[in-house]
Amino acid sequence: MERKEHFSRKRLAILEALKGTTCHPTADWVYGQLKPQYPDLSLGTVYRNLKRFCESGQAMSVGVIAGYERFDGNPAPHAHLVCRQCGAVVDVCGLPISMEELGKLSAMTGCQVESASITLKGLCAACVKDGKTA
Amino acid sequence: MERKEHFSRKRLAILEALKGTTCHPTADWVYGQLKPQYPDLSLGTVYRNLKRFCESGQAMSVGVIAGYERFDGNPAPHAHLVCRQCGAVVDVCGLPISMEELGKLSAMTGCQVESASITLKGLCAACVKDGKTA
DNA sequence: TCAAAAATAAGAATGATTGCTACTTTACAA
DNA sequence: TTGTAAAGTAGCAATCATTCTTATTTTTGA
Repeated sequence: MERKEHFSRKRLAILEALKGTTCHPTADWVYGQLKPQYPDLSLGTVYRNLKRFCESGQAMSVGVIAGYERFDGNPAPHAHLVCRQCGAVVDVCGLPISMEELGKLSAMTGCQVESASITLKGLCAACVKDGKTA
Repeated sequence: MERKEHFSRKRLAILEALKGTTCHPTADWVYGQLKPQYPDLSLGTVYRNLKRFCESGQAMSVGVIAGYERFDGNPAPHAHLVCRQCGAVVDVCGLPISMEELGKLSAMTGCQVESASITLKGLCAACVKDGKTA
Protein backbone atom coordinates (compact mmCIF):
# COMPACT_ATOMS: atom_id res chain seq x y z
CA MET A 1 0.00 0.00 0.00
CA GLU A 2 1.55 3.25 -1.16
CA ARG A 3 1.78 5.89 1.49
CA LYS A 4 0.30 9.15 0.28
CA GLU A 5 2.78 11.95 -0.17
CA HIS A 6 2.33 14.84 2.18
CA PHE A 7 2.21 18.30 0.68
CA SER A 8 2.21 21.07 3.20
CA ARG A 9 1.30 24.52 2.04
CA LYS A 10 4.88 25.68 2.22
CA ARG A 11 6.21 22.67 0.35
CA LEU A 12 3.72 23.30 -2.41
CA ALA A 13 4.61 26.99 -2.53
CA ILE A 14 8.29 26.12 -2.89
CA LEU A 15 7.58 23.73 -5.75
CA GLU A 16 5.38 26.28 -7.49
CA ALA A 17 7.97 29.02 -7.13
CA LEU A 18 10.52 26.70 -8.67
CA LYS A 19 8.26 25.58 -11.51
CA GLY A 20 7.14 29.13 -12.14
CA THR A 21 10.51 30.52 -13.11
CA THR A 22 13.15 29.77 -15.70
CA CYS A 23 15.94 31.53 -13.81
CA HIS A 24 17.28 28.32 -12.25
CA PRO A 25 17.19 29.83 -8.80
CA THR A 26 19.23 29.31 -5.69
CA ALA A 27 17.60 28.24 -2.45
CA ASP A 28 18.00 31.77 -1.23
CA TRP A 29 16.15 33.21 -4.24
CA VAL A 30 13.17 30.93 -3.60
CA TYR A 31 13.27 31.93 0.05
CA GLY A 32 13.24 35.61 -0.88
CA GLN A 33 10.33 35.11 -3.24
CA LEU A 34 8.15 33.38 -0.66
CA LYS A 35 9.15 35.22 2.49
CA PRO A 36 6.65 38.10 2.03
CA GLN A 37 3.75 35.67 1.74
CA TYR A 38 5.08 33.25 4.38
CA PRO A 39 6.81 35.44 6.97
CA ASP A 40 7.75 32.50 9.16
CA LEU A 41 9.28 30.51 6.32
CA SER A 42 12.70 29.12 7.17
CA LEU A 43 15.59 28.89 4.75
CA GLY A 44 16.26 25.39 6.00
CA THR A 45 12.82 24.36 4.84
CA VAL A 46 13.56 25.63 1.35
CA TYR A 47 16.82 23.68 1.24
CA ARG A 48 15.19 20.54 2.57
CA ASN A 49 12.37 20.60 0.08
CA LEU A 50 14.48 21.46 -2.93
CA LYS A 51 16.67 18.49 -2.08
CA ARG A 52 13.60 16.34 -1.73
CA PHE A 53 12.24 17.44 -5.11
CA CYS A 54 15.53 16.53 -6.76
CA GLU A 55 15.54 13.11 -5.14
CA SER A 56 11.96 12.43 -6.17
CA GLY A 57 12.54 13.54 -9.73
CA GLN A 58 10.21 16.52 -9.61
CA ALA A 59 13.16 18.85 -10.12
CA MET A 60 16.87 18.67 -10.76
CA SER A 61 20.06 20.40 -9.73
CA VAL A 62 22.01 22.38 -12.31
CA GLY A 63 25.05 22.08 -10.10
CA VAL A 64 27.04 24.54 -8.05
CA ILE A 65 27.66 27.73 -9.99
CA ALA A 66 29.71 30.54 -8.48
CA GLY A 67 29.32 28.99 -5.06
CA TYR A 68 25.56 28.53 -5.09
CA GLU A 69 23.61 25.44 -6.03
CA ARG A 70 21.14 26.21 -8.79
CA PHE A 71 17.89 24.30 -9.20
CA ASP A 72 15.64 23.64 -12.16
CA GLY A 73 11.94 22.88 -11.90
CA ASN A 74 12.01 21.18 -15.29
CA PRO A 75 13.42 17.68 -14.80
CA ALA A 76 13.38 16.87 -18.53
CA PRO A 77 16.92 16.54 -19.90
CA HIS A 78 18.14 19.72 -21.53
CA ALA A 79 21.32 21.76 -21.66
CA HIS A 80 22.18 24.92 -19.77
CA LEU A 81 24.32 27.87 -20.65
CA VAL A 82 26.09 29.80 -17.91
CA CYS A 83 26.83 33.37 -18.93
CA ARG A 84 30.33 34.41 -17.95
CA GLN A 85 29.30 38.04 -18.06
CA CYS A 86 26.13 38.26 -15.98
CA GLY A 87 26.04 34.82 -14.40
CA ALA A 88 22.62 33.94 -15.78
CA VAL A 89 21.76 30.29 -16.33
CA VAL A 90 19.57 29.83 -19.39
CA ASP A 91 17.97 26.77 -20.94
CA VAL A 92 19.30 25.61 -24.27
CA CYS A 93 17.07 23.37 -26.31
CA GLY A 94 18.13 21.14 -29.16
CA LEU A 95 19.96 18.83 -26.83
CA PRO A 96 22.57 17.19 -29.04
CA ILE A 97 22.84 13.98 -27.05
CA SER A 98 20.54 11.00 -27.19
CA MET A 99 19.89 8.01 -24.99
CA GLU A 100 21.11 5.88 -27.89
CA GLU A 101 24.48 7.53 -27.78
CA LEU A 102 24.57 7.04 -24.03
CA GLY A 103 23.95 3.35 -24.60
CA LYS A 104 26.82 3.19 -27.06
CA LEU A 105 29.05 4.94 -24.57
CA SER A 106 28.07 2.42 -21.93
CA ALA A 107 28.96 -0.46 -24.21
CA MET A 108 32.28 1.07 -25.26
CA THR A 109 33.52 1.98 -21.82
CA GLY A 110 32.08 -0.71 -19.59
CA CYS A 111 30.34 1.97 -17.57
CA GLN A 112 26.61 2.19 -17.13
CA VAL A 113 25.60 5.67 -18.19
CA GLU A 114 22.24 6.66 -16.76
CA SER A 115 21.96 10.34 -17.51
CA ALA A 116 23.89 13.16 -19.08
CA SER A 117 24.04 16.84 -18.38
CA ILE A 118 25.48 19.42 -20.73
CA THR A 119 26.65 22.76 -19.45
CA LEU A 120 27.77 25.43 -21.88
CA LYS A 121 29.82 28.47 -21.08
CA GLY A 122 29.78 31.72 -22.97
CA LEU A 123 27.53 34.76 -23.22
CA CYS A 124 23.76 34.77 -22.94
CA ALA A 125 21.67 36.42 -25.64
CA ALA A 126 21.13 39.52 -23.53
CA CYS A 127 24.84 40.09 -23.02
CA VAL A 128 25.54 39.45 -26.71
CA LYS A 129 23.03 42.18 -27.56
CA ASP A 130 24.68 44.54 -25.13
CA GLY A 131 27.79 44.23 -27.22
CA LYS A 132 29.77 42.48 -24.55
CA THR A 133 31.03 40.07 -27.17
CA ALA A 134 34.70 40.48 -26.41
CA MET B 1 58.17 42.61 -22.90
CA GLU B 2 56.59 39.44 -21.60
CA ARG B 3 57.25 38.76 -17.97
CA LYS B 4 58.53 35.24 -17.44
CA GLU B 5 56.18 33.03 -15.49
CA HIS B 6 57.43 32.10 -12.08
CA PHE B 7 57.39 28.45 -11.18
CA SER B 8 58.29 27.76 -7.61
CA ARG B 9 59.12 24.21 -6.63
CA LYS B 10 55.82 23.79 -4.86
CA ARG B 11 53.80 25.18 -7.73
CA LEU B 12 55.52 22.78 -10.08
CA ALA B 13 54.92 19.87 -7.71
CA ILE B 14 51.22 20.71 -7.53
CA LEU B 15 50.95 20.84 -11.30
CA GLU B 16 52.82 17.55 -11.66
CA ALA B 17 50.66 15.85 -9.06
CA LEU B 18 47.59 17.01 -10.95
CA LYS B 19 48.92 15.98 -14.35
CA GLY B 20 50.13 12.67 -12.99
CA THR B 21 46.76 11.30 -11.99
CA THR B 22 43.47 10.60 -13.71
CA CYS B 23 41.45 10.62 -10.49
CA HIS B 24 40.31 14.24 -10.90
CA PRO B 25 41.44 15.09 -7.42
CA THR B 26 40.27 17.57 -4.85
CA ALA B 27 42.62 20.21 -3.48
CA ASP B 28 42.86 18.18 -0.32
CA TRP B 29 43.94 15.06 -2.22
CA VAL B 30 46.77 16.95 -3.88
CA TYR B 31 47.73 18.35 -0.51
CA GLY B 32 47.83 14.88 1.00
CA GLN B 33 49.96 13.57 -1.84
CA LEU B 34 52.59 16.30 -1.52
CA LYS B 35 52.63 16.83 2.24
CA PRO B 36 55.14 14.02 2.96
CA GLN B 37 57.64 15.50 0.53
CA TYR B 38 56.86 19.13 1.40
CA PRO B 39 56.07 19.11 5.13
CA ASP B 40 55.49 22.86 5.26
CA LEU B 41 53.09 22.88 2.32
CA SER B 42 49.93 24.82 3.01
CA LEU B 43 46.47 23.81 1.82
CA GLY B 44 45.86 27.40 0.82
CA THR B 45 48.79 27.21 -1.58
CA VAL B 46 47.25 24.18 -3.24
CA TYR B 47 43.93 25.96 -3.65
CA ARG B 48 45.57 29.11 -4.98
CA ASN B 49 47.66 27.29 -7.54
CA LEU B 50 44.91 25.01 -8.74
CA LYS B 51 42.77 28.08 -9.33
CA ARG B 52 45.66 29.70 -11.16
CA PHE B 53 46.14 26.67 -13.41
CA CYS B 54 42.47 26.71 -14.32
CA GLU B 55 42.59 30.41 -15.17
CA SER B 56 45.69 29.99 -17.29
CA GLY B 57 44.27 27.01 -19.16
CA GLN B 58 46.80 24.49 -17.88
CA ALA B 59 44.02 22.63 -16.07
CA MET B 60 40.28 22.74 -15.67
CA SER B 61 37.65 22.29 -13.03
CA VAL B 62 35.27 19.37 -13.26
CA GLY B 63 32.91 21.24 -10.96
CA VAL B 64 31.75 20.69 -7.42
CA ILE B 65 30.90 17.04 -6.81
CA ALA B 66 29.58 15.91 -3.45
CA GLY B 67 30.73 19.15 -1.87
CA TYR B 68 34.30 19.15 -3.19
CA GLU B 69 35.65 20.87 -6.26
CA ARG B 70 37.34 18.35 -8.53
CA PHE B 71 40.20 19.31 -10.85
CA ASP B 72 41.51 17.84 -14.07
CA GLY B 73 45.06 18.25 -15.32
CA ASN B 74 43.93 17.57 -18.88
CA PRO B 75 42.43 20.77 -20.24
CA ALA B 76 41.38 19.19 -23.55
CA PRO B 77 37.60 18.94 -23.84
CA HIS B 78 36.27 15.55 -22.82
CA ALA B 79 33.37 14.16 -20.86
CA HIS B 80 33.31 12.85 -17.30
CA LEU B 81 31.28 10.19 -15.61
CA VAL B 82 30.49 10.48 -11.94
CA CYS B 83 29.82 7.09 -10.35
CA ARG B 84 26.80 7.22 -8.06
CA GLN B 85 28.09 4.15 -6.22
CA CYS B 86 31.71 4.91 -5.36
CA GLY B 87 31.89 8.59 -6.27
CA ALA B 88 34.74 8.14 -8.74
CA VAL B 89 35.10 10.62 -11.58
CA VAL B 90 36.36 8.96 -14.74
CA ASP B 91 37.20 10.30 -18.19
CA VAL B 92 34.93 9.34 -21.03
CA CYS B 93 36.34 9.69 -24.52
CA GLY B 94 34.38 9.84 -27.73
CA LEU B 95 33.02 13.25 -26.89
CA PRO B 96 29.80 13.48 -28.89
CA ILE B 97 29.78 17.25 -29.22
CA SER B 98 31.67 19.34 -31.72
CA MET B 99 32.59 22.97 -32.03
CA GLU B 100 30.46 23.02 -35.17
CA GLU B 101 27.42 22.07 -33.20
CA LEU B 102 28.26 24.73 -30.65
CA GLY B 103 28.35 27.25 -33.46
CA LYS B 104 24.93 26.17 -34.64
CA LEU B 105 23.60 26.45 -31.13
CA SER B 106 25.00 29.96 -30.91
CA ALA B 107 23.26 30.94 -34.12
CA MET B 108 19.95 29.39 -33.12
CA THR B 109 19.76 30.84 -29.65
CA GLY B 110 21.46 34.20 -29.97
CA CYS B 111 23.93 33.14 -27.30
CA GLN B 112 27.65 32.91 -27.84
CA VAL B 113 28.67 29.42 -26.82
CA GLU B 114 32.37 29.20 -26.04
CA SER B 115 32.78 25.80 -24.46
CA ALA B 116 30.79 22.79 -23.43
CA SER B 117 31.17 20.30 -20.64
CA ILE B 118 29.40 16.98 -20.47
CA THR B 119 28.92 15.20 -17.19
CA LEU B 120 27.43 11.72 -17.12
CA LYS B 121 25.94 9.98 -14.14
CA GLY B 122 25.79 6.25 -13.61
CA LEU B 123 28.12 3.49 -12.57
CA CYS B 124 31.81 3.30 -13.34
CA ALA B 125 33.24 0.16 -14.93
CA ALA B 126 34.60 -1.10 -11.63
CA CYS B 127 31.22 -0.89 -9.91
CA VAL B 128 29.50 -2.52 -12.88
CA LYS B 129 31.95 -5.43 -12.57
CA ASP B 130 31.20 -5.70 -8.88
CA GLY B 131 27.63 -6.41 -9.84
CA LYS B 132 26.29 -3.25 -8.30
CA THR B 133 24.18 -2.77 -11.38
CA ALA B 134 20.92 -2.31 -9.56
C1' DT C 1 -11.99 15.98 18.11
C1' DC C 2 -7.79 13.35 18.80
C1' DA C 3 -3.31 11.19 18.61
C1' DA C 4 0.50 9.88 15.83
C1' DA C 5 3.36 11.12 12.08
C1' DA C 6 5.35 14.52 9.33
C1' DA C 7 6.90 19.12 8.67
C1' DT C 8 8.78 23.30 10.21
C1' DA C 9 11.28 27.46 12.70
C1' DA C 10 15.06 29.10 14.69
C1' DG C 11 19.45 29.07 15.49
C1' DA C 12 23.76 26.44 16.18
C1' DA C 13 27.15 23.76 13.84
C1' DT C 14 29.74 22.22 9.89
C1' DG C 15 33.32 22.48 6.68
C1' DA C 16 35.17 23.66 2.10
C1' DT C 17 37.18 27.66 0.47
C1' DT C 18 39.18 32.27 0.73
C1' DG C 19 41.52 36.32 3.09
C1' DC C 20 45.15 38.22 5.64
C1' DT C 21 49.79 39.27 7.30
C1' DA C 22 54.41 38.32 8.25
C1' DC C 23 57.96 35.58 6.48
C1' DT C 24 60.55 33.05 2.42
C1' DT C 25 61.86 32.20 -1.93
C1' DT C 26 62.79 33.52 -6.53
C1' DA C 27 64.45 36.13 -10.48
C1' DC C 28 67.61 39.05 -12.24
C1' DA C 29 71.08 42.41 -12.57
C1' DA C 30 75.62 44.23 -11.14
C1' DT D 1 78.09 35.42 -5.60
C1' DT D 2 75.33 39.21 -3.53
C1' DG D 3 71.47 42.64 -3.14
C1' DT D 4 66.87 43.62 -3.68
C1' DA D 5 62.31 44.00 -5.24
C1' DA D 6 58.64 41.16 -6.66
C1' DA D 7 56.29 36.92 -6.26
C1' DG D 8 55.08 33.08 -3.49
C1' DT D 9 53.99 30.85 0.76
C1' DA D 10 52.67 29.33 5.80
C1' DG D 11 49.66 29.55 9.21
C1' DC D 12 45.62 30.78 10.84
C1' DA D 13 41.39 33.44 10.99
C1' DA D 14 37.27 34.49 8.67
C1' DT D 15 33.51 33.59 5.44
C1' DC D 16 29.28 31.76 4.29
C1' DA D 17 26.38 28.26 1.79
C1' DT D 18 24.51 24.31 3.53
C1' DT D 19 23.20 20.92 7.03
C1' DC D 20 21.94 19.52 11.66
C1' DT D 21 19.29 19.70 16.00
C1' DT D 22 15.49 20.22 18.97
C1' DA D 23 11.29 22.05 20.43
C1' DT D 24 7.07 23.38 18.36
C1' DT D 25 3.44 23.36 14.92
C1' DT D 26 0.85 21.40 11.22
C1' DT D 27 -1.16 17.68 8.83
C1' DT D 28 -3.33 13.36 8.29
C1' DG D 29 -6.56 9.77 8.95
C1' DA D 30 -9.78 7.78 11.98
